[in-house]
Amino acid sequence: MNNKFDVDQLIASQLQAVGQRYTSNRRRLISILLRSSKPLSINQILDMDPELAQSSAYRNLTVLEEAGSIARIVTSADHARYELAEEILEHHHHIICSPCGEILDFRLSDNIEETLEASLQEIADQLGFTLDTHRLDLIGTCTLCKDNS
Amino acid sequence: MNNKFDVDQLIASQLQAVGQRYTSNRRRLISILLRSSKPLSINQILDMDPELAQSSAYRNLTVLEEAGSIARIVTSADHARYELAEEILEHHHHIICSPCGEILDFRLSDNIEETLEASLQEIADQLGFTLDTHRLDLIGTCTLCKDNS
DNA sequence: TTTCAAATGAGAACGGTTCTCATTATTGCA
DNA sequence: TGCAATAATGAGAACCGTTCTCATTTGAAA
Repeated sequence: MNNKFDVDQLIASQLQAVGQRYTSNRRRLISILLRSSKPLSINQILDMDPELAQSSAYRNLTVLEEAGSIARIVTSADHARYELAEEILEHHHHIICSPCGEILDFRLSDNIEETLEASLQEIADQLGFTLDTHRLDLIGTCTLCKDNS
Repeated sequence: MNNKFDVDQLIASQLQAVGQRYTSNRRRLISILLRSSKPLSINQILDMDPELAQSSAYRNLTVLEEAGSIARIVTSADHARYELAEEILEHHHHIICSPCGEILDFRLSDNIEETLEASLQEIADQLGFTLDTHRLDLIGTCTLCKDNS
């Protein structure tokens, strides 16, 4: 899932599956997220494309999230952040700078990830949960914020 | 850290360290969290002690969080949830029911937790982050919500 | 007691997000 | 093509969880 054409195909079908169109505003949002290497806040998204209306951006991000094309990341920071879904980006985790809210992606080595997932599945079974996914966040301070403090 | 007296001692000193008093309202909040086996939303807290004023509860939860006595858990659910800090409850993780927002605590086996932490520390070092903590959440559906759907 | 800073609580204000609704685009169909 | 019919859009209002304000109360220290 690494070229724009494949991604567009996938998202078109994901939207169609929930009865939604792949409109130009939605393409613009996806294009912005595709160009970013990290999750973006609504303000970062609007800054990257000032033609986008805030209300429509929010609505379309919600539609894209419901279609399973993007993921919303909620932290204790002011704004939520958005990125392409794991189906597109592959499974990964987040490292969050608590002073500035910046989020970077990272991946665990395959064998640690697998060991962890087996253990998590077992725990979910014991608690009677049906598991959708898991998320692993590192919380800390990035270089930039460290220097400015 | 399993009897109320020790917990009160610790919290008193945590509050003192940030120049705050361990007042009766703050004791009531701690008492509620101590009695709960899972993180509570503000409404659940107010229901458990109707004498508490909402605004004071919010303010005191913030003070207790700043003192390091409790943790605020933000999810995509409407309300944040609160629980005693890891210094009191010991390090653990959360399993979250996305339909109803309910959160339960769980622990990983020591060796998986240790392997994971070593790996995470390495990743943080590579990205230039100073690590405060990590959090691991399982997202799924609890038995109750499964039955009602 | 007296003093004085800190805590309290009712309600107002804040702000990120969602909703409303009149307008504009798009699709399906003849 | 042209014409409904339906969906998407965007500006601004509304929503609602949380934070702030400020007059009052509490509690610690002496």
